Amino acid sequence: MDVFSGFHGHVLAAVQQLKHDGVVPKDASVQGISLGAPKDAGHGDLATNAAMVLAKPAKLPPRALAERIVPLLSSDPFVETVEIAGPGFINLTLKQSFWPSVCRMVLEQGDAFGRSAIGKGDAINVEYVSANPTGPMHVGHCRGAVFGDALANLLAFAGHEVTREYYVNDAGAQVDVLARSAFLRYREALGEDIGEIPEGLYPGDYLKPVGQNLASNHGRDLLEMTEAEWLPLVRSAALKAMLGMIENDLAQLDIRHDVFFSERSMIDGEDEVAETIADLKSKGLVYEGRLPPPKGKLDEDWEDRVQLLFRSTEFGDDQDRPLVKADGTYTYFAADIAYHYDKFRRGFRSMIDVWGADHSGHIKRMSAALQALTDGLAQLDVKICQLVRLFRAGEPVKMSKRAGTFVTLRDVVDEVGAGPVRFMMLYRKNDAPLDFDFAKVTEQSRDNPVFYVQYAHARASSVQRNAAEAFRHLVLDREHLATADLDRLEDESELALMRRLAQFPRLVEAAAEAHEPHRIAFYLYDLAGDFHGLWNRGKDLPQLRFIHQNDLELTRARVALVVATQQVLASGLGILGVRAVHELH
RNA sequence: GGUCCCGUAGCUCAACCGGAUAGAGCACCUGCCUUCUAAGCAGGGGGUUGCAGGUUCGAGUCCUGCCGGGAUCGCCA
Repeated sequence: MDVFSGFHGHVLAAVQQLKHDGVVPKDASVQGISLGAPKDAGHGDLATNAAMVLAKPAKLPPRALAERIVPLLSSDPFVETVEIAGPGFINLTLKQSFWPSVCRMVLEQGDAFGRSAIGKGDAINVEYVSANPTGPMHVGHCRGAVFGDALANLLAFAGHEVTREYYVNDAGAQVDVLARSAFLRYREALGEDIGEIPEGLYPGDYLKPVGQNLASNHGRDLLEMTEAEWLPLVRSAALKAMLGMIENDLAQLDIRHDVFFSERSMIDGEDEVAETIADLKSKGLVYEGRLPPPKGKLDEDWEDRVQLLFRSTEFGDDQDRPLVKADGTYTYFAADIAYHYDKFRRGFRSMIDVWGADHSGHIKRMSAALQALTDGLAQLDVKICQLVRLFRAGEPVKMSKRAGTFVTLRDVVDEVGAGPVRFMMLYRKNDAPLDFDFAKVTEQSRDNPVFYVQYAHARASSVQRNAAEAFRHLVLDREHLATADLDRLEDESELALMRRLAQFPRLVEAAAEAHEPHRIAFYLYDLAGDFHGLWNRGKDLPQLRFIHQNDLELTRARVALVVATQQVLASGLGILGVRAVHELH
């Protein structure tokens, strides 16, 4: 619930009145009319562009039209002044008494403050991580994992019914490689000297326990079988172990999925992929044809052949895309189409995929295929997370899978903690590259936003502890503090803080609609800044301190503001999936 | 060569479906510790938003073309 929605309603009502009076044509669109806090506080508390948007249809200069709107807005009991400024903005300055009412609203609503109904309970599917189940999560998976999880939180906070999903690529060639690698460890567990792991197999030690399990469950039986016989057994055991490991890794970051969707499940039994391709074929979007060789890089293995192609060029792709590989199995793309179609048939009209930058080329064709299959009923938004570059005290961290020097997700979490990792991953737009410096993330200064925001939350706890000590009978419950005389909060720093709190609900909605959780992180940083600023003004001006030994009512009002601020900090951190702390060390 | 992403202060980055004088942090300069946590606060300098056009009341944001960086282009997923 946006605390300003009432004012927005008044603006629209004023426009309606002008339509009724014949000043504005009845069919003029009110779509572009916005009402929000201007960047510059000097322009008042709220500004609307209504006069500029309607100037053209009304055939009046913006400022002249504004003259007609102003008197209609002045009647609001919370509006102090209405002014016309610049090219035709209408600026509202609210009565000072409005802001304490926002603070009271935060206290009364608690963690419901800022929640929104814009999602209308619509089912939305967020697919993220979906790393190949062939080993532990490495640091490269971190960003997408955190981003997807925070986005899911944000959408839930904004009133969507969110399903968190992981697509398990358990049908491709790489899981057969996994099985062969595990089989080698099985032989090792039986006492055989396997020597160096051959090129092309997974060398990691994490497969040793899988081999040991196979040995204790099957003894030497698997050795008697042909590869065609043991491979499905070993593959399924290895997959189960890998997925367990991945779930554990994700749990380190407080990430849990609702659904693990198996690619293989689509082709076991009924072939869902074939059905999907048939559907596309019936729409005339699949044909047998040839592709030109890839440009830019020389490929020795290239051979021209006829293959089954999806007509993605009809949707703006630069090339049609193959659905079946040379060996007759489906391409990743074909399976992915079927998978998204499956989501649609499970009732999702809104889907979000979180992909790494290396998948960006697939967006257009995937959207195209889904659009074709669902006749445009399903919406897919693909969020691309750019690369994370690791640094240690300014020096890039070099990683090599082969040399075993790649940094796992667990390494990072162990070193800096889940909260800081999550916050830093979100303190950047998803489509911009991100530098992650271990030294900076663990540093405790304003330069480190994680610390800065956590510090504000901890400080709020500290103030409450001190207040409780100063006043034995002070009740710190939110409900009780909401009854404090909040009109005594009248210093400019206090008003600034309350204005910031008032922005939260609107910010949540904007971030949710844009699918941009990073906005929450930046907001929290600003909010923390306002709070630290107020706290420190108490150093120069003792009358601004939160606790006044001889004035219980003033203390209650100030502490109420502290608690309200802490509530919003906690809500925002909750969306980011970062645990709020009450003390820093 | 095609497609996608990025280009904003010396550095790292923001900027709410196009809004007013483009904002933070770091670094630099000036103040503030017998004080509710100075791990902080207040203030100052610093900009042709890569370049050139276009759309309109209004463009960092949308469109076109260039320049620069990254990703990607059947038999990995």
